[in-house]
Amino acid sequence: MSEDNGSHLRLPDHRVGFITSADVAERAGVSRSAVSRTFTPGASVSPTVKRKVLAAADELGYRVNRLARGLISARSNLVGIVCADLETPFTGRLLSHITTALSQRGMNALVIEFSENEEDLRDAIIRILEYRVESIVMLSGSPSVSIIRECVANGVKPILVNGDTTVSGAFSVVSDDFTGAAKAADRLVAAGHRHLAVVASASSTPVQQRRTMGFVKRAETLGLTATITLNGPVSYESGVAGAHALFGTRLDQRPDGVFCTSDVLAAGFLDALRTTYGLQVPDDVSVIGFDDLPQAAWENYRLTTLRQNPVDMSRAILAAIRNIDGSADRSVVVDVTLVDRESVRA
Amino acid sequence: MSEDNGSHLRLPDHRVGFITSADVAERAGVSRSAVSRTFTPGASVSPTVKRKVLAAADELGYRVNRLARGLISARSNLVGIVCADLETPFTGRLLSHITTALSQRGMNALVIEFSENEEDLRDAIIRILEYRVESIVMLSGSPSVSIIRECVANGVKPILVNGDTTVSGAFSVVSDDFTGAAKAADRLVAAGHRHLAVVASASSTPVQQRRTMGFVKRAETLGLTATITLNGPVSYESGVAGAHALFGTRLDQRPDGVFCTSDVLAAGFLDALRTTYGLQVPDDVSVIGFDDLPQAAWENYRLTTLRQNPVDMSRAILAAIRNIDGSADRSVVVDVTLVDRESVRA
DNA sequence: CTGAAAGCGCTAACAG
DNA sequence: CTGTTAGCGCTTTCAG
Repeated sequence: MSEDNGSHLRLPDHRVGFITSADVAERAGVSRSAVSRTFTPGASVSPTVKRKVLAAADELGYRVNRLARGLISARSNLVGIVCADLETPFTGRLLSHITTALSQRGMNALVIEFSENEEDLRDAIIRILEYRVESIVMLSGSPSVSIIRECVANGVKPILVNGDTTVSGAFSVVSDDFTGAAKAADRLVAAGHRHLAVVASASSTPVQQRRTMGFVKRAETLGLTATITLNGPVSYESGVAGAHALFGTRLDQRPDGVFCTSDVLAAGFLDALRTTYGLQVPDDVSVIGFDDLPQAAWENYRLTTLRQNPVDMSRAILAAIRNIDGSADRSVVVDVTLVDRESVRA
Repeated sequence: MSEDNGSHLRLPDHRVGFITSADVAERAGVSRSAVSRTFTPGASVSPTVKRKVLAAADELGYRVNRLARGLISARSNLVGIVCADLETPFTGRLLSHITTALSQRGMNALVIEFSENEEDLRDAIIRILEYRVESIVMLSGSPSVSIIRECVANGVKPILVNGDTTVSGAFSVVSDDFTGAAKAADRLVAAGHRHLAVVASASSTPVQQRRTMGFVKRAETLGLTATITLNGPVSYESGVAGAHALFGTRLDQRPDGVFCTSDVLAAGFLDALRTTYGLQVPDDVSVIGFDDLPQAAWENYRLTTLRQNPVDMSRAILAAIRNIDGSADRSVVVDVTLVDRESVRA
């Protein structure tokens, strides 16, 4: 509140920088321990001392140094988050939810991005480890076993988000891609479609695989076969490519019910269908996406899609962080819900 | 490389956790200083000692504790990044570039999100300050003078990105919104449009204001008047609302050249134009957006827009971070380029 | 409830 | 080039 009006009561010698607990202690006429206790939730300090300390701290503009606190308590209150593709819509959203949730619990996110190759991931992890993070959340990439071991050796059990669920030594939080994709198949079949196809990315990430297989398997149990087309990264352009792959050739083999493993793919796919092939959605072809990105709700797409639930996911991630000492592997599968819009025939 | 095969040479008593430099020193048969020097770039160690230390460190899985290092050197190598809207496409992209650039310089990003109110921002800043960050980058929100003073008092000069350029006490990195918007006006007028309008968000952020005014002023100097419509937050829906505001009423007052202060706005605007009013772009109306989000390039929009350059921006931000001791305020304005697609009449 | 003292893991200043 | 000696700012026994 009060202005720091130059009356610095002896700043430590030549230093200009931060105010320390010693400064506050001196000003308040108490010991450093008293200051420490005042700022340690649940410590026992008399109201009188507390008040004096708080006043002095306020006047001086004192701020606990978390680095020092972390040094002694071995709790940095830092959580490392590594991801390869911050720009990816869903990753951004998830990160947003996680940082907010972390904040509410007094923790902070140390975010590192890496460029999707093993060596880079390793560097990122190591740097994060140097800050003695409480845990590491991997929002993308499939860390090798050696990297996971490295984390564990350093006392932090990694949390894999939408990663490979079969890896052991790590917590795992995933959306229920498999069931979600199956729902897509059901929906398409219920709408009367028999010529099924899936447009997926060629980057065979665990997510892509689960979604693709979830759809195909379900189609199989319904006695149907689904054509699969794999194109580039998860991008709009790959969706366009998927349309060409499926509709560019023999007219008699065209599918009428298509599942795209991501909304971005679906957007490209849909646009190409209209622009290049003059096809209407859902009149000529029904399309279902995955993720429920903001764009799925846009007028131009009105895409029926499977919604990943970032709120539940971040909740699960935070639960994993708190529970980090639980020695057993733990795997949380978060439900995915079908949101009906207008890209599937009624 | 080597497996940690249980031959721990005396781990500090009862502790199970991290390996310390003392452990390494003992194992390598040297002093702790030697270990420290080995891991300090540019320190003088003999190759022999270095090799021994490295070997021991590797066997033990030693990792420098940055918390402790930061404590003494007063350099945490941490940069705080606060933002309100990680989900916003451009913010995500910018964050991505910044974290990557930071990484390359051995620094790390402490990311905090806040919910756009003053009190929240303040809390975020304070938490970040507790980690003794080297500087604070504000990707959104317009911090009050008191908050900036708070930062400065704690020895970190904040870097405002796309914020209010008139605020003093902070570095400023902004896209050249004003000139960009003027370019939009020029482009529209060159295409023969005389009935100009701008669709902006009602959230009167500095960015929105600069873009709106840049367009209006330029129109004025060209002897034209531009209608302004302000609608909600920067969102797709607000773009739709903008279309209704402009085209829902008197037919004789409809603009034929519209500038949307963001691509998201433009997307909604454009879709509504087609869907609700049966208008063609650019045949009936020309539209220009801002930001050059990925969606602007999508088939369905092919939006002519002003590109914000995240690479140059992050470069400027990093320069500001390094130069943090330069006492004078500094303001960097990053160029914005018009990218021509097909939403403006030829 | 409070202060004194010890020490978290590291680096830096100082002799050798 | 190397080891010894002091702390960085904080928390935490341990006495009182």
